[in-house]
Parts: sequence; C-alpha cells; structure tokens
Amino acid sequence: MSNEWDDVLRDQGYRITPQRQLVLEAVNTLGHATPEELLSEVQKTAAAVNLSTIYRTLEVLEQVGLVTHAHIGHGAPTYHSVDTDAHIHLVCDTCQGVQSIPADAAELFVQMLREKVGFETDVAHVSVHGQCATCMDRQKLL
Amino acid sequence: MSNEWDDVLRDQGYRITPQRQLVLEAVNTLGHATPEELLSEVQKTAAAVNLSTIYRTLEVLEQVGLVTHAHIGHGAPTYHSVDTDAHIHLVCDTCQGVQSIPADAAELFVQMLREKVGFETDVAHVSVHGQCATCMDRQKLL
DNA sequence: CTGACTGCAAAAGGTTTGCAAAAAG
DNA sequence: CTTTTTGCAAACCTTTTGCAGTCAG
Repeated sequence: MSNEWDDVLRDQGYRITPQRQLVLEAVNTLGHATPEELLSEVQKTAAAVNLSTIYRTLEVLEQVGLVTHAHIGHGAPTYHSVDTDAHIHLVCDTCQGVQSIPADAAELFVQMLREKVGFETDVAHVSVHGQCATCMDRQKLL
Repeated sequence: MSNEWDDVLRDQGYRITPQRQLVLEAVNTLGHATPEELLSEVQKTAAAVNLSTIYRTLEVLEQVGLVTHAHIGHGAPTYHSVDTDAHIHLVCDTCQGVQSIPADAAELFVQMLREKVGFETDVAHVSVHGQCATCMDRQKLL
C-alpha cells in the first residue's frame, strides 16, 4: 500500500489534478478549515478555481481517506488532514471557541462503545459541546 | 422557582402564545425533531403557523431552558424536550442511522474533561460519529 | 394602549447539479 | 482518443431578517 497522496488517488482510480493537489496542500496548511476558507487559500495560487471544485475535491479526498471533516458549530464543517494527530473538538456553546484535545483522551469511552454497542467511533469527527473553563468562570462572577 | 412551562416563560419576561405552546407540545410529542418536522406537527393544529415562527420559538424555548438541540448529521439540528432523559446520539456515517444511549455512559469521560481541562460538557448536545454495528458487519462481508 | 410576537416575502448562507469545455492518462 | 474533471450558472435547502399588522398583558 502506497502512502503518497497521488498514489492513494491513482490507486482508487482517480486522476491527479492541480486542483486536488492544491486543496490537499491547503488542508494541510490551514489545519482546520471550512470549504470557503480552503477556496481562499487555493485561490492565492490559482485564482480561477471554483467553490464547487473545492466541494467535489473534498468529497474525493475524503473518500480515499486523505482528509476528514468534523462538524463544529451550526455553520460549515471544517476539514483536516488525516496526517494530523487525531483530535477531539471541544466546542464552547457560550463563546463559540474551539479547543482541541488528543483523541486518546476518549480511549476508554471509545472502547466502551465498541464493547457495549458495537459502535466504532470516528474520534476525530466527534464534537463535544459544552462550556469552556473561561466561560464557566465568567458565569460565576454574575 | 416555578416548573410549569408557561411560568418559565413568563418569569423570563416572555409572553405566552398559542404558537409557543404548540411548538413545545410538538417537541414533546415527537421526541427528536427538526424544525421542518415540528412545523408539520404544529400545522396539524394550526395551519397558518410559519416556519420562521418555529425557528424563533425554538430559540426562545431553548433560551429559557425548555428544549435543547443537538447536531446529528450534516443536515438540520434536532430538538428535544429537556424533560426527556439526557442521551447521547451515536450517528452512523455510513447508514446515517442514529441510536441513543444514556448520557451517563459518558460519565467518566465527562469527569475527565472537567478535571483536566475545566470543560463542562453538555452531554445531551454531544453527537458521536462513527459506524454502527450493522454497517461494520456489512463492511466485513465485502 | 404598547411592546412583544407573528406571518409573509425576500435575502442570506452553504451545498449541489447540469452542462459544455478542458485536461489527464 | 476516451473518460474524468473542471468552471460556470442556476437550483436547492435551511435559516435569518425587515417590515407591517396582530395580539398578549
């Protein structure tokens, strides 16, 4: 099994295009990014690239396992490289802030779900909602 | 502190309207429901009610703590009554199915987040993505 | 009465689709 | 050359907003 991004695509019957390369690079560069943000990043290099290409490309890249997305607030999903260490998003419903913690922090929970329910959790896709430490403190002052 | 739905609203300076009553009833009746689904339910009784009223009403009901919502797939959020037992949604990214498990299954995880990161998790709002037992099995057959 | 609430229509945000032209292999 | 991929424009779906009329208190 090959590991280079272009081989991964080829192996699954997809073609290699500048757009796909640029989107993948943008995902790696930005770390967390919405389709719209990826478009801006890509357009720094190739201004003619279209938003719908971003969507279609992300779909392909996700299918072959090069990127994943997570739903963070109400808005657009954010995409990340699969290379990046898997992480869980903690979303504060008060300040809308997002912090990440290592995925293995949920190891026990994931294991429990696997054993009890047979559910295989995609940890990186999980968003945990609640209230962050800062907003908790601020609330106590009231 | 009063517990009746109408007192809860009044106490926070909101008015009691038929629309608010109907939406709250619909949330209780349906258990899990998207705004669109709530509209249909409400319109069984009052056909003139508008979708934007549903949205505005849900916002109010959520603010006063009578309902919550959770983000389940890519699509619309689903609302539930706060009376209902808190539960966690397990969303299968393959078949889009949703199953619920009791919130206290995540007790340890929640506690860990509280201690290590100071993050107070809103368990009912959590959506856990992954692959359900059925789809795991089906995949093995290929 | 008066301000909060609603219905309607239009706008906004995010995503998808059909099609003809361009590019990959 | 053949088939995939792209750009463009339009469609679509969900949610939000402005406004004038209506209703709760």
